[in-house]
Amino acid sequence: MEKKGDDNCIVSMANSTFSDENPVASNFALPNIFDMSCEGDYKWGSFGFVDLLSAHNQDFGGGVSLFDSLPHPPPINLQPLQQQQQEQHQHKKPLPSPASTVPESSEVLNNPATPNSSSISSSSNEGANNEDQTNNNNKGGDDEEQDQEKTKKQLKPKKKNQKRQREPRFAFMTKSEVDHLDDGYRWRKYGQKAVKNSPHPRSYYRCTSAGCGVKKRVERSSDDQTIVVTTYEGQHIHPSPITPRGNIGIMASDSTPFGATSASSFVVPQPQYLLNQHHPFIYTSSPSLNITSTTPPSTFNNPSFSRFINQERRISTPSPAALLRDHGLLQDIVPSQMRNENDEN
DNA sequence: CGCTTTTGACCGGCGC
DNA sequence: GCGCCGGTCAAAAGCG
Repeated sequence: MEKKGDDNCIVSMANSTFSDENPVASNFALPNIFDMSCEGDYKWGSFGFVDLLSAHNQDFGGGVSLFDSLPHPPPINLQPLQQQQQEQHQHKKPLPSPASTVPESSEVLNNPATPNSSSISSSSNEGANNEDQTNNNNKGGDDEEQDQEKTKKQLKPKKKNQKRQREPRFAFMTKSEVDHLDDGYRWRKYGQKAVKNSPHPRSYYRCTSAGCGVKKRVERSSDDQTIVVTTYEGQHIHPSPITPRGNIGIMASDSTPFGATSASSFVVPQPQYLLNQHHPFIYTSSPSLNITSTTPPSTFNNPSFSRFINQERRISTPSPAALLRDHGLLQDIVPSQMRNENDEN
């Protein structure tokens, strides 16, 4: 089954040598990490990251999270983009024209959480919380049907003619023995599904904080069982219950409870506005961490993500080829075309 | 006892 | 319309 709309324009990872003395600078200077194309004929050529480095490196030395220093996406630009993506999504047919620069993709390309200015924040979180109640109230159950209803799972009827809105998502891969990584937030597992072509199930987690609809999916690569693909959806509306924001991030502190080793690589979806601006982000916080990020910078303001990275940065870097062979969630992240190209190489 | 995990069933989206 | 699949629900079980 062809994956619908989760494709994204990423992914390659940098395996580079780093300098312990100046990890940030050395890592941000990585050239030519991306060399791939996306659906919609959007080409990613070779990028130099010196500009990025010069723009943000200044902030990395003061105990501030790397991600805190990143620019925020211009929301005004997101609106038309998201509408465009929505329209394409609703038409279901991918645009055949190569002239389109908008990949069919996109949830991962980060549909903003707020399609309309009137539906902002957690209240619009795809009904994971409040909407459940209202929908249940709208059920209007007949008594005679209630017995049958009870035999079934009383699931919420989703509003028809209302496309489910996805939160912006970002994913990254880590090499870890631990499936569910402690990122500073409390998560409750609400589901687990077998992944096609993979012996490893996919787990679904939800943030336990009231009103916070952030979700997280965790699965392992089918080919490399040591690789964990973690996908976050949404943004927390509260600070990390474990670590206050500002003292976390990917600075050199080494408080992770996990005894991982070596480096870790993260592959994060590329938002369209970044694609259009030809500003891919490659974040590397330490000599051992490569973050190949294509996610909106706002994502990296997420303490959860920062903490996660801080925690995982000692994990060894898997080969890009191995990562790209994944058949599970990776399909959400990497366009099939891209995967094929990668396999051929 | 309260919270979390497990797990089978269900729903909606999508391709054919 | 049908079937597959991803995502979610919620009761039951597990755990501290």
